[in-house]
Amino acid sequence: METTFAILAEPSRRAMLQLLAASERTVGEIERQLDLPQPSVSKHLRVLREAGFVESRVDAQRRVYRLRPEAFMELESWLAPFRRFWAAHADALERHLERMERMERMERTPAGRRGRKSARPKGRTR
Amino acid sequence: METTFAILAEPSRRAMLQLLAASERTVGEIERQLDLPQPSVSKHLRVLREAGFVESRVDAQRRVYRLRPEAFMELESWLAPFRRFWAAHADALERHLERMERMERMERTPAGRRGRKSARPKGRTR
DNA sequence: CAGGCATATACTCAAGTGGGAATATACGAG
DNA sequence: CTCGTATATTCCCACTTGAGTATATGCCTG
Repeated sequence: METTFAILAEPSRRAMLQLLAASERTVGEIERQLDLPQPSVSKHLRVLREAGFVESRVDAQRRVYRLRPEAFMELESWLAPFRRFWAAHADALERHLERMERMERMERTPAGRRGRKSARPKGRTR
Repeated sequence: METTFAILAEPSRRAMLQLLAASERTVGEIERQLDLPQPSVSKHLRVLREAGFVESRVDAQRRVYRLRPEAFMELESWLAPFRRFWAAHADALERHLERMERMERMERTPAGRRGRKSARPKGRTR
């Protein structure tokens, strides 16, 4: 596992993050609240920790885990370009620019293509 | 594969979405621009399509793929609760509320625990 | 110092999944 | 009808990863 998204692909891990979003928690608390085997919790926490989503503080024999907002920034910034999308969805200007971009791309398109245009009903098809 | 996050865990799929964020594209265009084998492109597009991230329109033998903003909403809404976090990070009130929440939780905590109290400035992680 | 709790790690195993190659299907052109 | 192009699908394999079980480590209490 590596990327931010791969890490969040795990349902248990997402659940843990949501728990921690409310407040910091010890491993045992997470274990009970999510009803997961303790080794699982530790393992997932390790992944989250190494990815920078959480950090842990030692309190005697317990480890108190807490959220680290920074890691979420990556998600946020990845999502940003798409946000422009559902905002200006029915925007005519958008459509126009998009069309321009597409035509421009077709200009420098590879070899023997081009000429797919219109005029569908020519001879008999099927 | 199932969940939104699992789908975005794939680098190629994210790349494809970013391409489509700029404008709609045919399979062949994606294939060339990302330099991926055609079967891979089709397979990933299928996953994205079935998950509602994209939709396809038929243009003769080509399929033109286009983004579908709705699917991103889920991401957006999952991320929302955490946004409150990096916004009010150094906020004292937050800290206070958090502490209260934690103490309250300790009240109704299971059996033989309790009695971890004072300042124990121990180690950190990371 | 012994015993117990809280957490982490090691190991094995089965399942999901991406990649590659080959092939199938759909359509348009001559 | 036949060929070439565009895309989808199938099959197989290697690899990653989460679950489960057992065990190790650290720290507190009596």
